[in-house]
Amino acid sequence: MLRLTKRTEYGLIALVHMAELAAARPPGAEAEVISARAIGDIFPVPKRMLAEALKHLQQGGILESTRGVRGGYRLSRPADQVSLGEIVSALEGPPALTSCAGMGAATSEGSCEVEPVCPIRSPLARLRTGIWTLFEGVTLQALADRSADPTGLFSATG
Amino acid sequence: MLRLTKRTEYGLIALVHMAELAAARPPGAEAEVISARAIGDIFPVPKRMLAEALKHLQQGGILESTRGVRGGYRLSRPADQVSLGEIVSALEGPPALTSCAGMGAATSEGSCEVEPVCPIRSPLARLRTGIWTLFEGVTLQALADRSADPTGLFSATG
DNA sequence: TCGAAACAGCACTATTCTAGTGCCGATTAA
DNA sequence: TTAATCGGCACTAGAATAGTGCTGTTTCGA
Repeated sequence: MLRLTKRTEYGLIALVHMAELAAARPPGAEAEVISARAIGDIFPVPKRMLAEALKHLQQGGILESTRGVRGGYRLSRPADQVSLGEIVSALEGPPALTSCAGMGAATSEGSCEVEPVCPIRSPLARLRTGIWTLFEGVTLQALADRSADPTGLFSATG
Repeated sequence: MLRLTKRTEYGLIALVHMAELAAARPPGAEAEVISARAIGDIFPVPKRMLAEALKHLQQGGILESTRGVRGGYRLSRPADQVSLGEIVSALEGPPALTSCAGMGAATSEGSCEVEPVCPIRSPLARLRTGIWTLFEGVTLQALADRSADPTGLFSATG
């Protein structure tokens, strides 16, 4: 039901935490790495799952990893240059909304039987784009700023 | 991964079909009912699942049902007065986005361990509202109008 | 009155997805 | 050399999804 996975949830928690750490640092200071263990000690989440999420974020280019004893992760870019779309995409792959209406315009495999006469392919594809646009417009910075409206949809009224 | 269920997919197909039938009728004419079997004959979807979806839509007040031999379903309201939010809500319940950040502000049960220190509860709740606002803004009429942009996000530019 | 068409409700199975865990290897600072 | 840490593979258990079966109820029409 339009739900994010736990892995995404844990990844977001870690990212927001890193963004908050970054916000507390003096400007220009290099971001120190933080280990998966350290994050897991702060938040009561399964450490193993958290590590899984962090790994995906590293593979998605959102985090940089350092191995070895004093190793860990840090943001590869400032928080205001990381979109929620990127994050979700890294953690659970590009969104589909339906099985047939993926990112690619054409059906890759002969998966959908309805496709030749499907009346909702095109509308749902555009809807997916709309949701994705919403996600792309939300930055990690906005997520970390707890008092603000991350979507920007309601900022006009207050 | 932010995916709609098949049941929702089938329900949407049926609804869009009904909306297209309605659009082809002379204005003011009463909508005739169409049976689940008839819809299933048009689109190659599992008839049983389709019937399930239609039943949910009836329970959600979006469709009216008539039983008996010449029975079937029809829209209980004009297509431009039915929102996608209603439809999805009827077919798969209110959206949650995460397990803890449901519609209700407070956690109903002691479900989420992270909640006391969770840095993403509030941002995700607002994000969910944003998605829902998007869904509420899309009408069945807009979905049935294949050439148009159902979200309205891109209509300004053309 | 009877039968067929159609909705309504319950229960069941199989498959897929999700959540979580275990283990071992590679890397690196101390 | 040791311990901390990331990295990758595989595995289990539980939940959700997809789909089917069966029976009951309503209603039209012969």
